[in-house]
Amino acid sequence: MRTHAVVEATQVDAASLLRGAGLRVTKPRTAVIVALAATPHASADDVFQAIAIALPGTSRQAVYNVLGDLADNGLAQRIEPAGSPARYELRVGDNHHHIVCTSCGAVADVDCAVGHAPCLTPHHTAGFVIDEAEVTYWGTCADCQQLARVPDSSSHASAIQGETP
Amino acid sequence: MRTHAVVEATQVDAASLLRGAGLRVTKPRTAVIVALAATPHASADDVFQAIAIALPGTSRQAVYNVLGDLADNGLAQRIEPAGSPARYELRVGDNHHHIVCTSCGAVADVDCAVGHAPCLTPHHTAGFVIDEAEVTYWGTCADCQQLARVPDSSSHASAIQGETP
DNA sequence: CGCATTCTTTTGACTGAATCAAAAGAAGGG
DNA sequence: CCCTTCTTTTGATTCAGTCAAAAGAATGCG
Ligand SMILES: [Mn+2]
Ligand SMILES: [Mn+2]
Ligand SMILES: [Zn+2]
Ligand SMILES: [Zn+2]
Repeated sequence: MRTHAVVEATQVDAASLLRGAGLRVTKPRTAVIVALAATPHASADDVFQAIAIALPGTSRQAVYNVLGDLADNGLAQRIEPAGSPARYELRVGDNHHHIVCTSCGAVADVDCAVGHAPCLTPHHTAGFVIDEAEVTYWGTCADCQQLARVPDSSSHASAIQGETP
Repeated sequence: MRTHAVVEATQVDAASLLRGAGLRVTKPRTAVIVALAATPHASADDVFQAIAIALPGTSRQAVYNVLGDLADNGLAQRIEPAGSPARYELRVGDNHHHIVCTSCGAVADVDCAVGHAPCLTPHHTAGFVIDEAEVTYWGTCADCQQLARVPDSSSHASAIQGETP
């Protein structure tokens, strides 16, 4: 993997994503997209911290604005697992679902169990017209299973990433 | 329906529910249980307001305490739909799901699509051990469909209840 | 019943996450 | 290069909930 090429490609991609959605290309927006590409399911604060390195001085409010704009324009998706601040990802439009670790909050992707949105149809809709079915699985991530086995030490570092190998 | 009998039965029931869980029987707890029985999917604030009538002077903190205690002891379930404060209900242990109106926030119950928890099994669990599958349907409630048809007036009264007929 | 222990509730301060609004700054079209 | 419009910054503010100490009530027991 040519890391440099990957990063550069990502930035180019960010610009065209933004333009494609009719949004101006700005440094905070590019930086947020790059950060989300590197770390799916990041919270606003995670993004803020990631960006502090690449683009110091960026305000927290700018991160909220950008994330909101991305979500409003279909460039990012927001998920809000119970007990966690909102998290964002660039993977949109494929109706995938999430597993959340009840122990450390780690989030991983789960491909849709059935097919396409809404991927589940309840029998009784109580008069509602359904647009979407959101599935959240709750469980224990591999790291926390490990920690439970070795009844040891302090809380481990936060695991925001998806795709636990 | 003998309203008086129903209410009384509910209060009696509240006391035995509490005792059964090893919790002391107090007025705030009884009142919260009665309120939840009358209004499933109520928020802490909804409960606070409902109780203000039956038991004036009850603190907001007491409502939070009671709801937390009920949830911790399996007497109530907490759901946290995105964009809404937590909601509570006495219907526990049957792994049912929810439809939330994206327009007004109304919540209704949906029986589990498959059977018992976890009612859905993803193919790839990314190393997680799954305890539970939570399904949230998003859509438009009957009232809001109606309002959309008649492109009229102001926002309608809040609909907290489940079971839109 | 009356008392002691333990659990609850009240009060009031405080936090995290997010939003609002006004002023300053940058992007992009001409 | 400049003007308009959109973004970002700054700082205040809200909402939902938590924390902690002191006061009050429920249960168990003599
Ligand atoms: Mn995802
Ligand atoms: Mn329910
Ligand atoms: Zn974990
Ligand atoms: Zn509605």
